[in-house]
Amino acid sequence: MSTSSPATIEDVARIAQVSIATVSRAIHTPEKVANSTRLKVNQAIAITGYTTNAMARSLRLGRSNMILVVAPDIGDPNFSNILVGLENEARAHGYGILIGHTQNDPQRGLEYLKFLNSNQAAGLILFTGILPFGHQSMTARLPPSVGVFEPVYNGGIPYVGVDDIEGARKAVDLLIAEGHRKIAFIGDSRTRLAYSRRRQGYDAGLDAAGVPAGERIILEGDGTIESGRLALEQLFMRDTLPSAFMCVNDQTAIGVMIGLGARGYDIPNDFSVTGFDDVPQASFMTPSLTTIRQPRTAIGKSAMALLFELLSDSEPTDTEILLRPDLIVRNSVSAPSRRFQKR
Amino acid sequence: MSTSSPATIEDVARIAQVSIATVSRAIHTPEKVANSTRLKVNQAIAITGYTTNAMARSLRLGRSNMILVVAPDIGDPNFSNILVGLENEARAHGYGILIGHTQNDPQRGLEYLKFLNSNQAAGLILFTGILPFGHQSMTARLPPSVGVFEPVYNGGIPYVGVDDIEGARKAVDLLIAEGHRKIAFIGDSRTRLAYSRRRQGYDAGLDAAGVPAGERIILEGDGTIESGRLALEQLFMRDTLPSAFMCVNDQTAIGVMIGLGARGYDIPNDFSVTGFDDVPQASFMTPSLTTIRQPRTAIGKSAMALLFELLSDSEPTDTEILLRPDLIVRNSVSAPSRRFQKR
DNA sequence: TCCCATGATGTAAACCTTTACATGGATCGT
DNA sequence: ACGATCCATGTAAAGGTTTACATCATGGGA
Repeated sequence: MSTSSPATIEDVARIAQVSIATVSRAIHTPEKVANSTRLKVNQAIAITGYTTNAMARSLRLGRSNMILVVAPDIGDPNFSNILVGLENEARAHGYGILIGHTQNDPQRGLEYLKFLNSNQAAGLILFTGILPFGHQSMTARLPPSVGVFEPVYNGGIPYVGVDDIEGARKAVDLLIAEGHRKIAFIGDSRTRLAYSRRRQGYDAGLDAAGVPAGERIILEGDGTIESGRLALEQLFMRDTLPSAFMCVNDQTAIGVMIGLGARGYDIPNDFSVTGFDDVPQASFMTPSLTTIRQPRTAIGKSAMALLFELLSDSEPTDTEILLRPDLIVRNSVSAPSRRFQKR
Repeated sequence: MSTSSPATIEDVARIAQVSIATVSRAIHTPEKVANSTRLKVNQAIAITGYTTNAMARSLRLGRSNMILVVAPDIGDPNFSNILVGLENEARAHGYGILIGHTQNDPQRGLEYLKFLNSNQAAGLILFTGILPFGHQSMTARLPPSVGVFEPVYNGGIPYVGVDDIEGARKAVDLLIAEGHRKIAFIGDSRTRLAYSRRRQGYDAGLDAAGVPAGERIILEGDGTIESGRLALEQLFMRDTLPSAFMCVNDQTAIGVMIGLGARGYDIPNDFSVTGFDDVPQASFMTPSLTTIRQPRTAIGKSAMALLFELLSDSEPTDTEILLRPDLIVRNSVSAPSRRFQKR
């Protein structure tokens, strides 16, 4: 029971008085073994406390039971909950997950590519829009892979995320419904493909509301708090201010809120603000931030499930799975201030 | 280069015109192989793009190059940054990290115990005060293990964290310096050992300031936002209110702040509040929360470094490594209100 | 000049599993 | 009653690596 080294299949075979082949079959293909034998084997397993040595198994099978999850930044507040979904689903399939952290350093990415090349992982989950393997990204032969949270540029890799267009549409529709027409979009068309889609949702909403393109205010940021504040400063230097700020993500929105607060404005009475993502901070801002929630755990679960579909070789059903985003109404949105209403 | 299956050590040997043993030596013990040979081998490696198959290596060596990190809740805001430190340090040693998520479910813990028993992980990092392996925890033979973030009850497992006593002392000293004497401690003596230590720091600080034990106000919570609010309500039902709330962690402090806000009080003018941990929300509260920072990335790095010391069999130098906590002064603390000063 | 120590390399076993193939007994149909 | 078929099980090879041991050449000391 508590011997010095873990029991092997041979120990089980000896006790059950069968061959190791039979033990292996009793475990993995029980229907191929007689009932009485299976019973003996199971008892022997219980006695020895046998667990199959995953390394030997992987070596023999030529594939491991690990899924590599690569993210540029593990510390990203969006990451941890997706990880929960990924882990749960993986474990349900008997797989473990391995964490890779590239910090956008191609050198580090390359090390994970080696990992993959030596068959250490059966599949790959990518938390980044660009393959993180530097110049080898083009030629790299990858195991079955799924992008999560944002589409992967390099093509051919299925993706699970939120419907960004619909989410943005929900935000803009709320603002329209409150009576806003001059809605600034503080976006980021460069770093993430998902962000361009949010812009599309914004445009679609204003199209539907009949706000001509000429009246739209578009600013470029890079999705950080600082860039939100900067974009705000730019706006104040122009003559036309919007009544509402629709931000490409919560970080940007937080920057805008900080900037407005510093200038002495009141949210939502002077200006309305919306974000996107529903990061944990969003509910702790003053006022709390109205935003679009990413169903993070569900995204992770769904992405991992898709990966297992790919692994089992059944044709992938969908190349893109978009989950429904939820509008989370809090306190950063109200009707436009009088200044705008009398216009 | 881009052949159908990954190159093996045999491919390298053939090209370098040496035996596979020599290749293995050239890689792992280069000093045992002639310079000229080493050169040939390295060239062959470059040509084939060989990466050593970690599964075969692990099988042969009887130990893997993976470290299992088990946490009850991966989503914990404290977790992700520690993970960054853990991952960086592990990778520097050529190890990968594997994530285990127990959700306090012994059944799940048991599955990870199997993992360990089948030698799938060379070491274990525990993010929880109790071994998560259910009733088998007592007898489980574990690989070298290190507790992180909070001490592991079951003993014998070294621990890396912050100096909770010193951290709490810094918070209480700040409050004393501001002129507070009636300082309530909202604690949690049950769920985490670390929390009891914070209580010790509180007592030590008040001892030093000459505040008699009889004047101290101690409440029990469980470290959640809700429990902070509840504790506050209890206090308001008594006749003596403190001038400051020292909370065992940020979550509790946030609960207290919300409760005080709901009752119409102003922080810090009416009451001062301190937290512990410096979770991301702390800086976004209104007012921002004065707290004690856990150097999370450093803790992770240090814990993993200690684990490698254990792995390399050199006697563990320290059974407990305590990092220095930093006082982060923000806006939730000021001198006591006049009500208390005129006492 | 011969022997031995030394250093470099090769041979082969071992790590633990899975599975193609072989074996042997039982069952069934004729 | 005999051959064919099927089912349960065993035998052995293979997967890629590391390393103890064997081998062989080289050079130095006597």
